[in-house]
Amino acid sequence: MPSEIAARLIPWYAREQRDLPWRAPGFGAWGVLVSEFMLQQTPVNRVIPLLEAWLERWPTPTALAADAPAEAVRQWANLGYPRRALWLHRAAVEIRDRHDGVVPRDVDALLALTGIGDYTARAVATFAYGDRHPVVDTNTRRVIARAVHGRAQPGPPHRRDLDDMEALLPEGDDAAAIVNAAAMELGAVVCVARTPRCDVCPLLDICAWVSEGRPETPDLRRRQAKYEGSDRQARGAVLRALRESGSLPQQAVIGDWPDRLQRDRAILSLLDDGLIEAEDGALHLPR
DNA sequence: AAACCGTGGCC
DNA sequence: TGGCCAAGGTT
Repeated sequence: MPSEIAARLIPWYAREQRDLPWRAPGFGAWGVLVSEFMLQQTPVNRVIPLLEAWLERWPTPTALAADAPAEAVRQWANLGYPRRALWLHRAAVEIRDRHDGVVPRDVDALLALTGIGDYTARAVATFAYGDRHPVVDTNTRRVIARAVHGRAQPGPPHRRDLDDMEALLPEGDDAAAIVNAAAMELGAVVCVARTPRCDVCPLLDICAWVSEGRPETPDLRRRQAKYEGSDRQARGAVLRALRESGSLPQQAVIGDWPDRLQRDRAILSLLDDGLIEAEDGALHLPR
């Protein structure tokens, strides 16, 4: 018995879905996988141009695995969270070595790849291969928090989020994939975080939050740390310098950074992550 | 399991 | 202006 929510989402999605590259028929599991890496905590509009350049350069996992990690980190450009570039390269090597160069379909096999967690594994299995799994991202969690639980905002991510989504899925694989995508889409364009567009929401008259008068609920989400002046900002500056220069003497890397200790901390943590390497007193991207 | 990890746009 | 937010994952 399909949920009422699914029954509303399916026709709405057929009508309103955005035309995004990874939704094109035949986009392929590798394309979907790369898109999901890039979309982790990064807005759609910033991903699209970089995704297309990436897939043009590396049309298969094996092609990426044949290049040095440095190339992946450089191609990642300013997408942010550059560890994702390194992890995507590692995943490509793992796919080549453990799966004959074919992106796995099995959720547990996907979860075993570097940089892939609960969301990305199920997104690939569902959207690239059409299998039936609950796919839960931040948009879906917000839609469920409001429409099902009557809360203004979701709590911190939890494993029971998967059960909440499972309860909304129709039986058939294809319909289940559509409902997963539709819940994400609704959260992305209608049931947005700050000012939800309830006037155009297909769930308006069955939404628990709306029916309870849109109560304010305690916001249990953790606040994001300030970026200005942070170690992350220093790491970003170091990496940008090395992306642009290839290799630099260690003292020359952001040599004018105001906080000397912070600069050294950034370099050490980047070395520790494998995002940079040291050789003969110079730093460079990982070969 | 709480903290950490980039970057840019928006109001 | 500055805090919020963005298709998360790892340790």
